[in-house]
Formats: sequence, structure tokens, C-alpha cells
Amino acid sequence: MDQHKEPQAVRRRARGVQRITSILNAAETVFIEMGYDEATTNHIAVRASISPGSLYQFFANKEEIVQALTARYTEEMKLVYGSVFSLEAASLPLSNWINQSIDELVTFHLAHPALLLLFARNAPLVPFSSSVHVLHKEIQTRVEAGIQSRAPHLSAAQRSLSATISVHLFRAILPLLLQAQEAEREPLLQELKTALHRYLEPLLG
Amino acid sequence: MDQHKEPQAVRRRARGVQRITSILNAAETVFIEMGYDEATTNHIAVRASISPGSLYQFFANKEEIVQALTARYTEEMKLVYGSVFSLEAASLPLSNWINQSIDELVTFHLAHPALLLLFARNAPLVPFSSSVHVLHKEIQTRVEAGIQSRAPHLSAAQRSLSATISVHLFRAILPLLLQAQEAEREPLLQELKTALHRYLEPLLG
Amino acid sequence: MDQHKEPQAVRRRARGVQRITSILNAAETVFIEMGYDEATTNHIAVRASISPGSLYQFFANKEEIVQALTARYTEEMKLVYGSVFSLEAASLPLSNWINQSIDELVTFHLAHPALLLLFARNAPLVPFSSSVHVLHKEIQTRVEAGIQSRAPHLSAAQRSLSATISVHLFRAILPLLLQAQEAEREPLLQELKTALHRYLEPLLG
Amino acid sequence: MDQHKEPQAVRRRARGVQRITSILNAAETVFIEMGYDEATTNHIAVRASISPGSLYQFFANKEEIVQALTARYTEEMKLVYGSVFSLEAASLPLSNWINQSIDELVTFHLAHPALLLLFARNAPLVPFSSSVHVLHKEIQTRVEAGIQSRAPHLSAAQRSLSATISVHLFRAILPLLLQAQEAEREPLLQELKTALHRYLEPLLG
DNA sequence: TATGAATGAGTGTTCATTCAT
DNA sequence: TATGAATGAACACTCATTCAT
Repeated sequence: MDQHKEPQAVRRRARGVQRITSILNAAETVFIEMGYDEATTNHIAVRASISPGSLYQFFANKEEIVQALTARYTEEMKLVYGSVFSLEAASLPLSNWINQSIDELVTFHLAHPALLLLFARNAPLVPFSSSVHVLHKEIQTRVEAGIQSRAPHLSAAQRSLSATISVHLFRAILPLLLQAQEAEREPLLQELKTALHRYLEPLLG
Repeated sequence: MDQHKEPQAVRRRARGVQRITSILNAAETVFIEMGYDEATTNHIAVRASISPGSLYQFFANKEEIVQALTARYTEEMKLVYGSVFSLEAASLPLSNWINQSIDELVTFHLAHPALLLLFARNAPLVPFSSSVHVLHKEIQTRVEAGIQSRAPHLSAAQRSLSATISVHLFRAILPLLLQAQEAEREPLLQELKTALHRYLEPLLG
Repeated sequence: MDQHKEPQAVRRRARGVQRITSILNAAETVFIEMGYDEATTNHIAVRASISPGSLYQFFANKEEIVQALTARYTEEMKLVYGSVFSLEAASLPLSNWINQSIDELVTFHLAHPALLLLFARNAPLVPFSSSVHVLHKEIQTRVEAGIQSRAPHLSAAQRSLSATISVHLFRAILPLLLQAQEAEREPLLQELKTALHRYLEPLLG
Repeated sequence: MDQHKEPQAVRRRARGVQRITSILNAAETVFIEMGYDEATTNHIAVRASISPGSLYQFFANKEEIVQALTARYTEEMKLVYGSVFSLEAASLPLSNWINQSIDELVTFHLAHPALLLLFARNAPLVPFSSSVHVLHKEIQTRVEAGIQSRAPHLSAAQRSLSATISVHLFRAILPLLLQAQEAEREPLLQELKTALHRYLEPLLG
């Protein structure tokens, strides 16, 4: 009996993980389709093919869904970081670092358009709400690390400032990139890279 | 009798203007305090010390309040434009143009923090909603004009791109400036100016 | 001084009567245009070119307007009665009595379509609300008189019953007559007269 | 497990049907007690001992409640039609047809007084609003059929006219019947039958 | 007396959340 | 554990009526 219970629990948990995944997928879709405010928890439940009651078995409230979705994005994004930001990133020439980072981040957002929506959902006079903040901080940290490895002499304050400017410039242009027509995207992307390069070159070049 | 009626009407209209002003002020305050979604029309009415019915005598719905508030900001901001952007702006050295423009815009937003909130209230995958869009376009146009007067040889496309990057960089850093402590504000402000300068110098210098 | 006050009071009252008339006209128009429920007191005031406050100087509430309008209809209708129902009516052959009465009532309603609206506005399980009831009773009384003069031997109960049936049949067909196309009106009108004739003939013929 | 799920769903649906029934009953009661306009959806919800939210789970808006109530009346009334109007109706002597039809319809309305209220809820210069119109049309059609079977030679126009007069006469007297004292009801009912008989006899006799 | 801005209780409706089954 | 019917506080907005001017 004992030896049967564990697999059952595992199976249960596995089913739970599946459930959570499908709720998160549903939320993602619904958020994109109707925006955050219009998206009701029932919409999400219907999309996930579960009952509203079940949804609340996994998430205590609507906010927690957002948090979990953001957390998932953060996890997925770490794979992106892994390839460029962290290991090889330090040894890349500045241009390559910028270009590849931007390309990867844009690709990621293109694949996960709801993430932008979550960033926009903030209390407007606070930079970011807690859950999105973590993701933002993560990127900021990576950028700071990339700066430090290229310009170790920079003060922590200057490093932070430079990373802040860089990250926010990216985040400011991102919505334009995502909603731009195919043809308009490339020039804008180039200009973003140029701007970042001009800004960082005097510091890191 | 006749000569009394007109002043009365004037007085009435004056009171109407006052009322509108006080509703707009109330909305501004309430929006800042609780965000756009939480701010109910009744909250605004209470803050303006009027009844909900009175509020609807001046604004047909919640959206119109936002529109009127934005319009008011646009009007007020034109005074700022007047001093720097338009007349003398073309003859100013690049650094001065950037510094003064940024300073004035930041001062304006510091004085009207709700404006930022209105910018944030957009459908997140569309750049700006109609009423705020007008204000944004206005600034973009001024910046493009400033660029053109300094670099007439630039293509329209490049001009537009440069203005877009500049304006969005500013708008991205603005929330940080507004919520920064006194002490942190100045360095960030400087860095923003530096970034804009580095970006625009190769084009306009 | 004393001898001046009276004409002034008269003038005042005259103006008051005019005011009341114009409010009633406005109400009539507005009721027809938008129905009773949609017609707000402010709509009526605007149509009468007065302020809502002034309207309430003459009528304590919306209901009183309806009552006054009905009273006016009652007055006007008495002129119609006067010509046919009362004096000569008794000596008219049954057919003529029916035909002329119906014709006059239909003409009256055609000229005052709002009256129908007022009849319809009743609590549905009570035959008529007070003010309209008076008008209805008036007609019923006339019809009873017409019956009595033609069949004096009938019991009061039978007389009342016959008048009730007659009047209600008329009132039931009336809306159809008013909204019928020109071409459809005549046959329907004929059939109504026929029905009344068949009903009353055995009693009065 | 599978064999248990279905009964559960059935039970659920049964509860839903019960709920709808009880809402409709509540609406019926509230409409009678306070009239259609005064009857708020929350009043109805309270009367049905449910929350306003629950009410809206079954009916999208107030109008739908009315429509459902009318539909219910229409359904129930078809049972009445079944016995007299349709099958045997054609072979019944005129008097019997009239008497039985009237009796059944009056009995029905006596049992469902709110139906009258729904008939009264019309735009006053239009005969009937959509949902009630169906019910009215149904009756009109039956009457026309009854006329045709008795007088096949009549033109369609005359048939329609006769049915219209008959049905409207009934509908005109109905409110009086419903609110009459026990004692007054019978004579009035008799007189209505008499009137219909006198009207139809020359055509169908 | 006339005005019309002001009132505020009340409306139909929504939706995040709960809980009996 | 899953269900989905049920909840009820809250919302944007209306309009008959009042009252300071």
C-alpha cells in the first residue's frame, strides 16, 4: 500500500503541474485577446477547460495568476540569458553583445506577447509591481554584469545608472517593435541598437 | 434688468468653469491616489465635494474626464513648448536644447504626476489611446522639427526614427525620475541627458 | 395702487395660464415622440422653453402633468360630446348615433394621439388611473344616457353593462385605428361600427 | 463513476429549471405587486431568494425575464388551445365555441394575472411588443381558423377583420373581469359572450 | 417669480471569489 | 479534488426633484 501511495501522489502532483500550465496558457491567450482588465477569471477558466472553482484551487486570486505567469516568463527567459548574457557574454565585443541581446529579447517577446501586457499593468507611479519587478531586476542585473566585465573601473552607481538607461530604452522601444509591421521593424531595431551602442561605447569601448 | 442678466450668465459660466476645474483637480488627485481603475466616478465626485449627478452635468462619462484632463495637460504644456521648443530652440546648441527641453518636461510632469498615469492607461500593444496620443504626437513633432533645423539633410525616415528613439527614451526614464528620491533624481537626470546627447550628437552635431 | 394691483394679478395669472398651456403642449409632444417613460421632466421643460424649476412651480410632480393633460383632454372632449352625444343624440337613429359618435371620437384621438398613451399608462390590473378614469367615466355616462333614452325599460345594471361593453370595444380597436395605414383604417372603422350596431341593435332597435 | 455523472448533471439541470421557474414566479409576483417599471431586478432576486448575480446567470437582462415569462404563458396556454380551439372546435356550435373559449381564456388569465400586465407593457401606439405579440398572434390565428371552418366563403380580409374585432373585444373586457368582484364577474362574462355571439352570428351562423 | 445647477437615491448589471455537492 | 451555481459588493450612470440665487 505504502509503495503505491507515492506514485499516486507523484501522479497527482504531475496532474497539478499540467493543470497550472494549462491555466497559465489560457491566461496568456486571454490576456492577449482581450487585455488584462477585460479578461475575467471565468474567461480564463473556460479557456483552460476547467471550472472557476478549480482555478482557485491553484491560484488564490487573479493577481496570483499574473505572478505565476510572470514567474514562468522569468524561468523561460533564463534560458535566453544562459546562451548570451552569462557565459560567453563577457567575452563578446560590445556590438555583438548588444545585437545578440536585443535580438534574443525581441524574439522572446515576439513569442510571448503577453509579457509586455504584464509590464504595462503596473501602478503607474511605481516602476514595477512585485512579480514583474523580479524579471526586470534579473535583466538589469545581467546588464550590469555585462557592463562590469567590460568596464571594471566603473563605480557601482555609474554601472547601475548605465544599465538602467539601457534597459529602459529597450523597454521603451519594445512595444513599437512588437506592433510594427514586418517592414518597419528592422530599421527601428537597427536604430535601437545604434542608440544603445552610442550610449555604451564611451563607457565600455 | 437687461444689463444685469449678462453678468449673471457670465458668473454662472465662471462657476461652471470653476466646477470643471475642481472636478479635474479631484480626478487628478484620485487617479494618483488610487490609480485609474480604482478611481470611481463617485470617488471623484466626493473629492470634488459634489454629487455624482453634478459630475455628470459636466462630463458624459468617465472617459470624458480623462480626455478633458489630458486636454488640460496639453494646453498647459504648450506654454512649456513655447519657451524652448519653438522659437529659440532652433538656434540653441544641441546640449542646451536637450538640457532645457528635458528640464522643462520633467518639471511639468513633477507638477502634474497624473499625466504619467494617463499615458500608462493604454491598450498595451497599441502605443497610445486617442486623447493622450495627441499630446504625444505634439512632442514628437517638436522634436522632429528641432532635429530638422539642425540636420536638414537627414531623410524624413531617419528624422522620424531619431525623434521616436529620443522621445521614448525620455518617456521610459520619466517614471523613475518622478518616483526617485530627491538625491537620486539629479544623477539620473544627468545620465538621461548624456544618453540623449550621445545618441543625437553624431546626427546633429 | 390698489387699482393697479388687480390687473397686474390678472396679467400674472394670464401668464401663468399660458405657461401651463405651453408645458402641457410640450408634454403632449414629448410623450408622443418618446413615450411616457422616456419622457423626462427636463425634456418637457426644454420643449416648453422653461427651466425645470419653473415647471415645478406649476406642477408638483410628473404625475400632475399627466393629470392636467388628461383634464385638458376631458375639457376639449366635452365640446365633442356637446354637439352629438347630448342634445340631438337622443333623437338620432341608432346607426347615426353610433357612426357619428365613433367618427367624432376617432377624429379627436387622431388629433390628440397622446391621449391614447395616457390611457395605456395605467396600472394594468386596475381599469384606469384616477385622472384618466374621469374622462373614461364621462364617456361611459354619455353612452349610458344614449342607451337610456333609446331603451328606458332597461335595468340600470343592463344599461351599465351595455355601455361598458361598447366603450371598451371602442377603446380596444382605437389603437389599431390610430396606427393603421390610411387604406386599412376605413374597413376597420366600418367593422367596428358594424360590431357595435349588432351588439346594440337587439337592445335599442 | 460514469454512471453517476449523468444523474448529477440531470440533477443540476433540474435545479436550473427549478431556479428559472422560481425566478419567473418571483417576477410574476413582483410585477403584479408593483408593476413592471417599479419591479427592479433586485426586487425579483430578493423575492426568488437568490442574489442578483444568480438571476443574471439565467437571464441576461430584465427584458429576457419578461420574454421567458411570456414564453411560459404561451406554452401553458397551448394546453388550453388544445382542448377547445383546435380539434373539436370546428365542429362545435358557435355558442359553445364562444362560451368555452372565453371560459378557458378567462380561467387562464385568472390563474396568471401578470400576463395582462405584460400585454399592457407595450409601446402605446404600436399594438404589441415582440414577445407578447407572438402569443397574441397565436390566438388571432386560432380564431381565424375557427371562423374559416364555419364560414369558408368569407374573404381572408373579412376573416382577419372579424377575428381582430373578436380578440380585441375579449382583451378589452378581460381587465374588468379580472378585477371584478366575484358577483360582478358572471354578468359581465355573460355580456361579453353575448356581444361576441351577436357580432359573429350573422357571419358564422 | 424664474432659473438651472445641484442633488442623491436608485438602476441594471458585472465578476472575483466561495462553497455545497 | 473538481465542479459550477451562487454570491453580493461595487460600478457607471440617470432623473425627478430641490433650492440658492
